[in-house]
Amino acid sequence: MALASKYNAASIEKKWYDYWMEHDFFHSEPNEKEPYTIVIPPPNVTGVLHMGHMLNNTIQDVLIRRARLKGYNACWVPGTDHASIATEAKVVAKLKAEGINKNDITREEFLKHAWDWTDQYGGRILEQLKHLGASCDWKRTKFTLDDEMSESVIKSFVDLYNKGLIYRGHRMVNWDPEAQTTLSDEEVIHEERQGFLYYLNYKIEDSEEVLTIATTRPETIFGDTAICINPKDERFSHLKGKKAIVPLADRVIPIIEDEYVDVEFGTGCLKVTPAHDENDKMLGDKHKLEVVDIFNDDATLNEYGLHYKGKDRFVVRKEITQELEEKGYLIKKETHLNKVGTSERTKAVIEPKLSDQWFLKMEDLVKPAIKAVLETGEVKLYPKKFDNTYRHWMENIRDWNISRQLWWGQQIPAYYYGPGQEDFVVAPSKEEALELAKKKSANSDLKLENLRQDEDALDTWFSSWLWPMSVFDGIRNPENEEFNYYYPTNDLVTGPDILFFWVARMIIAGYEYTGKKPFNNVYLTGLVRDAQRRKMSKSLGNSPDALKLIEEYGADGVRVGLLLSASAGNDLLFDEDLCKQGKSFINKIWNAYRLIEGWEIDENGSQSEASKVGLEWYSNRFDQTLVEIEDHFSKYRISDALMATYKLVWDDFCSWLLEIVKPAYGAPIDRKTFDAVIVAMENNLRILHPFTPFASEEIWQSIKEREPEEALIINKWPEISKIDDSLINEFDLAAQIITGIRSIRKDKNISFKDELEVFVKNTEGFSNAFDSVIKKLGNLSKIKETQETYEGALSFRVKANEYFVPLTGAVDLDAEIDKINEELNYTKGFLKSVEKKLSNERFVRNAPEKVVAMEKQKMADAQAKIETLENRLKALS
RNA sequence: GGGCAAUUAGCUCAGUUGGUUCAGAGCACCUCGUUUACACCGAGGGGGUCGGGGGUUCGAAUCCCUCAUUGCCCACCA
Repeated sequence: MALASKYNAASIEKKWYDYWMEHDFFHSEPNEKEPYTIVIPPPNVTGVLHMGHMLNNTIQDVLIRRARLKGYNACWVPGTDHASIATEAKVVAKLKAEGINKNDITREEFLKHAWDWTDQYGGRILEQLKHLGASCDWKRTKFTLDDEMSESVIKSFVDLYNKGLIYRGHRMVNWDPEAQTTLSDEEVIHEERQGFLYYLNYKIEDSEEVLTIATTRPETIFGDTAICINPKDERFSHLKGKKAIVPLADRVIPIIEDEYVDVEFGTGCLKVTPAHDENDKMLGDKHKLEVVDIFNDDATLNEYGLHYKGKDRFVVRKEITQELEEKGYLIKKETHLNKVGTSERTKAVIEPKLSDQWFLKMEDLVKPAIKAVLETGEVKLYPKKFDNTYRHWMENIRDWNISRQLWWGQQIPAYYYGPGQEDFVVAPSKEEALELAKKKSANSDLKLENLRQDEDALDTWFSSWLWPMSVFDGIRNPENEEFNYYYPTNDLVTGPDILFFWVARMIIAGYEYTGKKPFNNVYLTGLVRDAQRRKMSKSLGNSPDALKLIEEYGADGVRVGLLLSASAGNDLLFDEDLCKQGKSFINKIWNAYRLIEGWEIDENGSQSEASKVGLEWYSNRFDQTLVEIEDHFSKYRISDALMATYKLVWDDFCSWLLEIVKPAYGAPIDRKTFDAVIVAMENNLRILHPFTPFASEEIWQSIKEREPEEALIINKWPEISKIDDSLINEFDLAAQIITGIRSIRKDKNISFKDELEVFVKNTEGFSNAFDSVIKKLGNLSKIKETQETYEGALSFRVKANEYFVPLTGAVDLDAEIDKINEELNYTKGFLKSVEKKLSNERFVRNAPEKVVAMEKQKMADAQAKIETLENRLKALS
């Protein structure tokens, strides 16, 4: 049955994915082989596959499939992340649409909704990964809120608390008024916004004088508890010790002095609002100022805001500006570029807020993680440029606020037994907490119902930073066999946007818990952007539907397309044309196979010389490319590895080898050649498989019936044997000769069907192992060595040899002379530069011998070529 | 405000310690081709003074300085 000339991806992909699953090829158990482990960066449980995931997971799949072929016990652990704030926000929005307000329901009710949502959408993204061909060990799928995963998180919290690394603190934190929770510093994105600088007059108590102050946030005057001036600023020295009156509020506040104030900025004096600005808080602490919090949790004003009570901060800003102006307090307003902190998730403007939160001390924890990446190189980042970013972050790290005022996540295992600040204990369970509480309070009558668990949940990253350990149960059971076998993992593939959120913290956690790194190498991919370099986003509508792409171009096609342009560390400018290229490549491979498959075999046929040397050449060329590919992989240059494979298969295999061995139309192929071509093809498939798993398996299985244990996915990566460079070099010369002949054919419009004869005028003795190949691909009746000079012939030169194609009447003498003159001029110029170099004493003295020898060789070659050209010119004129 | 990186063909990028024609690849482009694996193809071809300027060197895309542009990260100046 003839094979279709176009490769039909959809049916083939499903067939082989099912086959691989059925035979459990993705599953790994500890055995005597060396492990190769990757843990997936767990996508948000309710997320959908986007281009970033596609890229990321394609790379992981390439690495894991290659490791499998190389004989490692390959294990790729998949899973999803509960993504506390992101998911909770979605559930809140969904409930709101149904008319349910989160504040009106209990924690339990809310969690029920969240789990329903998770059950409905969770795992959807993992299903989508299967379409991409991801060979994850699905039996190991984990979710960060699975019971055992949560137990690990709680255990780690308790351990860190007992070590004194977790503490409860009253601090200025980042408050997201939209999600109504605190955020870690990393979750705050600073943005430049065009705002205003408002100049406000504050009256001085018992005086007619006013003091003008510049502020960007006039609504916060209700929280002012001081005015601060610089003690060195003589303009204000007469105000020392006096008091000012807050406009509208009519509160009297002190004028304090601190060198913190920049004399140059604004008016040189500052209003101090300790409750709503970190610097002001610092001043407040120093000068023992009162702290007046004027906001509710949703960033509306509270009773301190007087008649603005209940109104949103931005509404108030507008309205109060008007009122202040009307009442003569506002004297000037100028535009001002502001840096505003916004919530990574909700985009809401962050409100600095004083509150009680849980913190993790980072100072000592980061030390081994800094050393591992920057000093010992135990953990390597690819590309290396991220070392600097990593260093900067690690060295300036502040304590990590790990508590969130959310419900979706692990609840903090702290239990309060009394009203005091310190009346709590931390324990893995309420029962254990009770025992501790009895001791701590010296009250043996305490009962379970007297304990109240902390309401807050943990930051989602506080569970994901354990991921490489917790997926193998290494937190609860550090001695377990699987953990010790698979951990540390090998490679981590993720985006640079979560270098701090996740990667750095995993390294920290790894050393803290096991004294070992979590992984050897971190490959940071670029961001996927559109062809105009814009970030892919839903709102721009420039993010293609991943599954539709797979449908249209095939999973293999999309994988190839993505990888071809994903050079390490650079952003990927995604264009559907890339997938087209990928699809064409699959089709090319498919058709190469179709050609081979269609040949009739002559068992007794003898092998032609051209086939023999062609196959020999390809085998060397293959190994040579394989060396390159290995090198690329070792440096995580995946797209280069793919490009090398692409060119090997398309150019060397299809364009050269297959054309060399191809029998005349209708003629059979000899058995020996056929078998060798199949071997070559199978080797191609082996190295293609990580990139194009489906098509390669399909062809592999079509070549002959295979037992399950012979499937390509678990076959062997080819070994490299000794490479004969001279053979490859000689082939290159042959290829140039063939190109020369083809050029003449094209110039003179000579059909490929017409045989030509070629004469070689040798200057250094001519013979080429690939003569038979030249004859076949040039369609020559003969190549003959001669000393004769053919005036009426077209010619070209390869190295010092001159090739003539005699063509009666076809030669345009003038054109031929022009061409030769041009070549001659170029070569003479080249010779001149080489001679100049060689006549420079300092060059000859200083340059390495090897370089000088090469220059001399160049000179000799150029001289010989000039001689050939000049003789040719003489003969023609 | 601080730091890091980049700038090479129309586009996206290679170019590893300065030295083999090192100025490259893929795509795009141009010309020709219904040769029976593939037009998702084949063959042939054009295209860049390596961002500007200065310097070091026998020799610079590669090292140094400077300017320009772009991107990223970090940051409490109201």
